[in-house]
Amino acid sequence: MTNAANAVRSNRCAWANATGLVQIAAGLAAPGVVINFTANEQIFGENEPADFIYTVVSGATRSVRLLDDGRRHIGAFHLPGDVFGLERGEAHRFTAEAVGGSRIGLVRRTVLERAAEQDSDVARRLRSLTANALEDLQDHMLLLGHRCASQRVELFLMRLARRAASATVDLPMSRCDIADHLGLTLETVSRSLNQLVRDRTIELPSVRRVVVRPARSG
Amino acid sequence: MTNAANAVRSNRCAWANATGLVQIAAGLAAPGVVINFTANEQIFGENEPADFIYTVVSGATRSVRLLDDGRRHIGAFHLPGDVFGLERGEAHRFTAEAVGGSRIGLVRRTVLERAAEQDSDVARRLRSLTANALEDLQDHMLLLGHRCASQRVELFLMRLARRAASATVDLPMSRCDIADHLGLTLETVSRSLNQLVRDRTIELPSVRRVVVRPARSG
DNA sequence: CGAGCGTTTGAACAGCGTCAAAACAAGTGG
DNA sequence: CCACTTGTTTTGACGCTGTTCAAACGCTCG
Repeated sequence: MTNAANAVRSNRCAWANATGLVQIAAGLAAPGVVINFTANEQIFGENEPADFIYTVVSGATRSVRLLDDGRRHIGAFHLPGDVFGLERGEAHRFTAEAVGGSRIGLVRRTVLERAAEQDSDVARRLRSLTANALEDLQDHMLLLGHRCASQRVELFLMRLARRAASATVDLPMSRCDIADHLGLTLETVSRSLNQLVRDRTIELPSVRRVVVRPARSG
Repeated sequence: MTNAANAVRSNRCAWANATGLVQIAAGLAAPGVVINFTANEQIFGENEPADFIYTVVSGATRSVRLLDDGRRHIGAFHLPGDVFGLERGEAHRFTAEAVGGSRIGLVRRTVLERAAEQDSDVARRLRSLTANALEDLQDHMLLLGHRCASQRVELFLMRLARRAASATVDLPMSRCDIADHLGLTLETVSRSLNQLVRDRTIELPSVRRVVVRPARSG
């Protein structure tokens, strides 16, 4: 795949900026490959063999599950630097799709596992990675179980803002994506967003751009 | 603590039956200590230093978070063989309490970490433990985000039944505990349970005992 | 027996989902 | 440049599910 090889060569700085898997892979001889995905393109499917570990170089991805009744559940979004597709068993438990156009890095799972076996530092980073994911899920669980619609949306935006280290956030995902992640409908997400604007908790300069107001104290 | 020492001596078979941490600890020189807790007694508190790893020998525990508005969130229940209190950082992110009277095993965190550093097999088991927890949380997230009340209760009971490898389950926890775990109110849990009885999905021989009907096919 | 706790049940209410339509943005072709 | 298409977002009206508040019931233990 010449495309992927070109992507690697032309994108050194993205590799350097990314965290997590990239840093782990950087300690290995095999730095992996970068592939371009277009919007909504599938990266891997549920139940497919989990031979690779993935990292977001640029863009964003979503981990999706289709429910029996046709509804869609988004377990998580992955932003640049995030690692995904790290499974315990042999198969993926989610479908992964690109939210918008995205560059995704790949590392062979066996390579990573062998490295973890030999280098306790790689092993520790790997553990830290899953422990991090665990804590994120715990927080998200609390949100889903015990927060009303507008709080879910607000907390979601605040998490994105903290992640971006900026009050201004460009949303890569649609209202529908957000809804399926927060356990709401897209209509409720839209209403909640505009409610937050009325409350002066956020600003909405354009449909996909949000400015999170600093927690007002006074 | 003579109590704990007695507990260890008088309870060898519980140790042998338990999985996870116990098996990990069994490979070490220090098998840890077992302590008895009474119903609703606190095992450790949120934000307290996480110096120990815990395992349920008998009974059950819950991982609790108190919300700012006074409501309570139960992140997980832990049954015999389960490991809990395994944190990434220095402090616990949940309060842990005994649901009923429980025997809890302790292992020093530093001991476990040193063992993982040296023995890649212990490290792998540790990774498998957190990966397992991760998958459980992913399933629970789907439940909280995309299931109605009666489905949440039904799935919760089915998980318990599978765990017990028996259609009959003795619930260690109250309706309120279940509610705070499923993101419902205790009234809704009660109504859902009786709805499931009317649907002949479960039987309720006594308040704390449930018989899960096998998935009816026909 | 009565006290206290957990559970069940009922009735009124509110928040969110559903359905439907309008507003809006972005791209296409005339 | 405008008309048209397509997909996303917003807005409105209504109904249902789950919450809230309240009371009754059933345990267990003193």
